[in-house]
Amino acid sequence: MIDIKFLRENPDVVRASQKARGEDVSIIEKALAADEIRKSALDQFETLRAEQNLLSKSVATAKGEEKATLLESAKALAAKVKEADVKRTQCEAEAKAFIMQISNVIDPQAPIGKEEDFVVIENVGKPRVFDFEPKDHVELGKLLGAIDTERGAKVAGSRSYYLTGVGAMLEFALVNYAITSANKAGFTPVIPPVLVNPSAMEGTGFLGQAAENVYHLEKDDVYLVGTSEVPLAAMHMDEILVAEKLPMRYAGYSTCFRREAGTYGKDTRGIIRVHQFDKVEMFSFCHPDQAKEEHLRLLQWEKDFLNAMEIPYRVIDVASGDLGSSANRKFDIEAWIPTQDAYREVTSTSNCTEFQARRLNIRFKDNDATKAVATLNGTLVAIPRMIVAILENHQNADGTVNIPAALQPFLGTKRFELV
RNA sequence: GGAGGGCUCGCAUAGCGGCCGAGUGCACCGGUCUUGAAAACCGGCAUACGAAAGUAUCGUGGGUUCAAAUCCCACGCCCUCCGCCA
Repeated sequence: MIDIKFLRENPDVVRASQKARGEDVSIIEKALAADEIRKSALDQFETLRAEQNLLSKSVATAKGEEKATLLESAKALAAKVKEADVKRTQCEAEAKAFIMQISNVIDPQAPIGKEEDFVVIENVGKPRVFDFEPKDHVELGKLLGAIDTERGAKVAGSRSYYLTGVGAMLEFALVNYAITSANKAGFTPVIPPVLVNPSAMEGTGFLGQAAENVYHLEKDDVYLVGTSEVPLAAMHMDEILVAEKLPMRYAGYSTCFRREAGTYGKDTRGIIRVHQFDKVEMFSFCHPDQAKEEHLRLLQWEKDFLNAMEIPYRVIDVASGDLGSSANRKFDIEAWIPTQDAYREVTSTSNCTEFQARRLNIRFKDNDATKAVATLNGTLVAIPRMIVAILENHQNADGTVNIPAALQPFLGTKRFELV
């Protein structure tokens, strides 16, 4: 949710932001108009209410005939108050509905444009040149006894898979390495709930445009989270954080569930795009003035991870049209996937400034004022895509796979052998 | 799933339908006193919107009433017991 005051004072900035995102610009006039109506309805209600409170008090002390007369006018006033109250509630809901549709104001440094208009910030490492025909991760997964997509489909449908043997071991190693390094860096490790209530889902902004991608269990009215960003962000919902403790950093490990509606043709092979996967997510609550620096720090931790995995990658500055509605800037890291001859997204970090915290009502005391904190999130490791990157980049001609040095202590071996 | 009990300002509690935005104790902050501290004493101490007046908030939502922390209903959460269960 954007700051209504900011909107009132800087409608042009918000308008430009909406335009850059390719989103509805007219919503701004609607929101402002609705807000005016809201204010006057509120004012009317409050004036009437004040009158009623006063009158009610005089009823209490009045006696006999006087009381009867007062009661009569009080009754009439009560009806008017009720009417004004209904109207106020209505106007508030309408104003809020418009305001909620406005996305976060983009960072002026974010590239303007559509999905393909991202800017490459840097390339790290060089795509490996193979002196043999590299196999894709599905084939390697079979040879190593690591990934079984066929049985996954049999048991759970498309976009499902089993990680078996070294595949499962690799997940544990990745999670271990990620959590251990995050813990060292000062993150509090968290295993959050993945089944959350509507207010958590709503507050984090996943019931907007992203709604069709979340699983909803109707019978119990709970949602399966698509990322631990949801329970991590909602963790401090309705709280006032201690300023001295900021930034508060959490590393959440959880399973993520995604319906992947509308992606029928995309990435149907392998485990690049699946309905369920595990992920270690970084989440930070910080002072709004610190958000930009914090964002770069999250990016650095992501890079550190990729470097440790010895995988070539590039960092992109995501274009305005491809930002989530809560983010004002987003950096993606794309790992080189040899058999696709392309860089593919493996991690992503977003600066949500105060946008998400405002919705979730997460604040801190800044001197005397109570203000919304800034929230930021970033992937440390999303398991399946990392497995894809590792298997494909570190494969040998015979289908065995070399294990990056950083993971060796967790696996007790230097190479995955054929089964 | 069944039967009870409870949800009030950081914590613990008080609260008669109007005098309750709400008392008390503890904690906390400022001061007096003290060489310093403790104790004692004095003062302060919820949030949001608003320039202010004011309005709203006693788990949440509805209802009754001129008037609701207080009465009624629904829901949520916590606790105890029974059943089931990793």
